[in-house]
Amino acid sequence: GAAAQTRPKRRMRASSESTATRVEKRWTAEDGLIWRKYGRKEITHSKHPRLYFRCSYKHDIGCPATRQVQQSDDDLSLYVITYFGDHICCQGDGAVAAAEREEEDVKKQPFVINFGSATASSTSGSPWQNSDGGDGRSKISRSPHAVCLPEGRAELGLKVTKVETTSLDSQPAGPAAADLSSSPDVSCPSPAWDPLSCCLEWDQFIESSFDFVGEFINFDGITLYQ
DNA sequence: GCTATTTGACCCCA
DNA sequence: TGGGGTCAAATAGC
Repeated sequence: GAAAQTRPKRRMRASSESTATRVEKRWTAEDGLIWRKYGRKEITHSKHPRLYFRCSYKHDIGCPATRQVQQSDDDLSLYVITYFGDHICCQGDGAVAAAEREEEDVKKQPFVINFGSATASSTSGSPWQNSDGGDGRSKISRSPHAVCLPEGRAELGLKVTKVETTSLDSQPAGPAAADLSSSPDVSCPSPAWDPLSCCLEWDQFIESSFDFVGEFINFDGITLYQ
């Protein structure tokens, strides 16, 4: 309609990124990060639609991270998740930038998940420590917190069957692939974990997450983001 | 009333 | 030209 007249001529495409991280998970698409669903697409030659998520902080700090979730045709309990971009909202500088941009007291800085560095935004003590404020976010009132994980330990209550770091330029995901089928099978911790919806009640997440401290799947040797 | 989700349309790229 | 990725209005839920 008329809205088309105001749309920009160009759009960013995640596929233009040089690398992507492919993860196959069972049962749920949840990974502890705060994603916002922005699209759904029926894919040719696929029985199931592909869902598109972007970081909930995209509009706050311009975090470019996106992911695609698609249910496997062969194994209905398997979800293929491909991550694009890097979470600047979770990195040290990104967290600082976020705090600055929001002009919030640094003490109210939200807990953010760290997908690639242990130097993230935890302001004190344990990376699991929650901030008391809780209302530090204005736009994401229902999801005021994420969690900060140690490097390479980003899976929560999931059985991860495979993680691949893929260079879209040339490599179809070969040497970097790692079979993690021997990882602990910590199945869906609660009904709050809903496949594809990527919605998680924070209270239940707290309970579940702390149950798994020390039980996270070890991704040592796997580079989730290059 | 605010925020997230849904879904059709638009646009880019092979 | 068609498939796939993203936008944004409409809608639903809290």
